[in-house]
Order: sequence, then C-alpha cells, then structure tokens
Amino acid sequence: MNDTRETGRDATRTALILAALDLIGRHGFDGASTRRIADAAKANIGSIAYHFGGKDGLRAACARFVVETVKSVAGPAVGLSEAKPQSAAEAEERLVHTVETVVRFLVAGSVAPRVIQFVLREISHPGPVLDIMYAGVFEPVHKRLCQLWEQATGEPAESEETRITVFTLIGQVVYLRIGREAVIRRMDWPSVGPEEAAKLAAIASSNVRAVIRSRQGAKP
Amino acid sequence: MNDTRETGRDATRTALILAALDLIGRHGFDGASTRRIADAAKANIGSIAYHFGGKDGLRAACARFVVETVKSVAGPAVGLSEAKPQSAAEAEERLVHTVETVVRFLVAGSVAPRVIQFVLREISHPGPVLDIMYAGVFEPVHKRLCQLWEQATGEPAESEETRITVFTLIGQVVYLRIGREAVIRRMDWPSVGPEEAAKLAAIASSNVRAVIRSRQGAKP
DNA sequence: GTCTATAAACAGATAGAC
DNA sequence: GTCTATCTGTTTATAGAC
Repeated sequence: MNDTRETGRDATRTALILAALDLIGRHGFDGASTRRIADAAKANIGSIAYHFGGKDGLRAACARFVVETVKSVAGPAVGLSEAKPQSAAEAEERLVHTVETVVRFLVAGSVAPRVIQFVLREISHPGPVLDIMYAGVFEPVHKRLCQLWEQATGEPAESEETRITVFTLIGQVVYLRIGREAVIRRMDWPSVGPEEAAKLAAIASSNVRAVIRSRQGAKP
Repeated sequence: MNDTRETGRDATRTALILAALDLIGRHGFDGASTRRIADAAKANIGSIAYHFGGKDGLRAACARFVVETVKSVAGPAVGLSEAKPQSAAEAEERLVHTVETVVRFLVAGSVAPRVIQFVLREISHPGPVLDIMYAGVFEPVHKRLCQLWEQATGEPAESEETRITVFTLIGQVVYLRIGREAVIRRMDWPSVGPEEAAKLAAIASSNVRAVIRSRQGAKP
C-alpha cells in the first residue's frame, strides 16, 4: 500500500520547504536557524541534511518551489502558453489584466505571502537562488510582457526602451509590496486587504494605460 | 587642543556605522557579525558595546545616519525647504527632476550604495529602524511629492488617488535598484553606470509625464 | 577610552541508535 | 527514514587590564 498521503517522505520535504520559506522570508537566510525551521515543520534537525544535504540545499529547494508557485499565477495571467493577442487593444487588455492580477497576488495574496517575502529577500544578491528564479520566472515573464508591449504600442519588443519600460511597469507594482509598511502608514490603512488591493490595482492599471497611450502617440 | 579630526571618539563611531551599513546591507542584520563589522572599521569588538550599547544600538545609529544622508540628497531635489512652484508646468519639471535625481542616486550612486542596500533590507519588517526612517524620510518626502502632484495635475494632494499614484511613481524607480541583478541580466549590461542610469532615468521621466498628462486630461 | 580574554548561548553538520 | 547526542566553530556580551 503506497502511502502518499499526509505522512511520509514528500510530506516532510514539503513541510520543511514551507517552513523555510516562511522563516527565511521573515528573518533572512542567516536569521533563520535550521533548528527553528525543523521545529516549525514538526520535523527533526537531521532531516534537513537527509532530504536536502544541508541548509544551502534547502534554500535551493525553496527557490525551485517558488518558481513553480509563481509560474502557476503569473503564467496564466500573462498568457504564457496561449496564442498571441490579435489586436493592439487586446494586447493592452492583457497587459492591464496581468498588472491587476499581480497586484492582488502581491499585496493581498493569502496563498503565498511567504513566497513573496522569500523572493524579495533573495532577489538582491546574486547566487544560485537568483539563477534559479531568474531563469524560471523573471526572464520568461519579462519577455512575454515585452511581446505584449510591442503589440500594444508598436515599439519593438526587444528594444532597450521596451525592456526598460516593462521593468518600470513591474516596479511600480512590486514596490507596493516591498514598501508595504510605508504604504500602510501613509494610507492610514489597518492592513492591505482585497478592498485596498482593488484601489492599488486601479491606479496601477491607469498608469499602464497612460504610458501606452503616450507611446502610441509618439509614433503614430 | 580639541582633536576632532581623523582620530578620536567621533572617528570610531563613524567608522563603525559605515562598516555596519555596508555589512548589514550585504548580508542582512543577522548575517553581519559584530566581529566583522569591528574588523572592517578597524576598531575592536568592545567598542560597539561602548559606543552604541550593543548590536541593536548600532543598527539604530545606522538608521539615523541613513535619514541624514537621504535627506541631504532627496531634500534639495524635491525642494523640501523651498517655496512651492508657481505653475503646473513648474511643478511637473520639479517632479521629473526629482525622479531623475533619485534614479541616478539609486542605480549609479557611488556615494552611498551601502545606504541603499541597508534601507532595502530594513524596510520590509516593522521595528524601531523602520520607525526612524519612515518619520525621517519617507513621510516628509512623500507628502512633498503629493503637493507637487496637486500643482501639476489639479488632483487634491491628500486624496487616496494621489497618495497611491505617488507610491507607484516612486516604485518604478526603486525597483530598478532592488531588481538590479535582474535588470543587468535582461539588459545584457555589464553593470549599471552613468550611461545606463541616464537611459533608465529617461524612461522613468517619460512615464511620469505620461501619467500627469492622462490625469490632466481626465478633469480639464 | 581602548583593547583583550572569557563566558554562555547557539549555529550547522554528522555519526549512530532505532 | 526518523530522531537524538555530540562535535566544532562562531555568536554577542561583558569583566577587567591598560
């Protein structure tokens, strides 16, 4: 009888990854001790060495988990595996839809706040973790957004201008999560729930449309 | 004869703060040991306890140092102590100028890359350090930008819409620093120097103008 | 004030019992 | 596979010499 349910090998692995994601996201890699991670996962310290070879192996496993999670959210939103939109208007709608989906995921996502915190911690400094996340998520999503941008504005997808512009569009959204504490204080919000996320998404989309409009006007 | 020059009390304090800023920025608070900080500052471990009461005291001192540094850059750029601009066009120029100054400071600033890294590390989680930086820098600068926004677009400075919009304008710029490694890879740049910073600043300013334009059109 | 020696706690890795 | 005991190194804080 194969026991692939709650207990067993995979359950321990997953529990360790989720606990590590949470604690590394909250306290940083050095601040999250293997003992606390094991405790949170209700596993023993030795299991980290057994399953991942050590603390660094667990970190890499977290990165791969993040790639899968983000792919499952950003992939469909950006239409990674769908056909290209046929018109400029359609491409614009797809861009706006992506931005709104990402805002909601970022600022009010109950699914994976730990995933986000982990990424924000690990994204700054180069290393194996960044390599995994860049190749698995950042590059494919960014490239796709550049294609959509080309269809929406007529600017070449791989031009320097387009690539930078897409970074700024992502940035305005990501910062809402990074600066979360500042946003909450300045907006005088108790926290950021679905209602607040909707307001943030509305402004972000409006900005995207404004920039598209200005670029369309530049070379009509 | 008062010796306020290179050696003495203040020199040790400053050296410790700069070293802590650098190492905490690079490895996080937990990842930066007091030993390495003291070594980098060419001071002894005991001096941290003597001058700052302990590692936490040094962290707070870093935050205060950051506030002073950022004020000296962002303050003049945003015109914190100057009179309000007289026209919408003037306010728009001031906003664009601020964005360009901040981009240059962020992505190519040779003065204080350590300051930036420290802020990005500490900004996520609430605590005494965030309190110091929010009250000292974030709030005053954000409020000033909201005022400029009102003058440039006619939208009320303290409306929810304006406050959020200003966050998105800051965000597109700040992300260029946070996602630095991703930007470098995707742009295929060896690093981000003055030339690259100019390109980034140009796009960011163009975005700001586009959003202003769209808001002006909304309520003419 | 500056520096050194040391204490007490904690880190990650590992060997071996079950 | 899971868990415990232990090893080795490192952490912050501190007491005391100079």
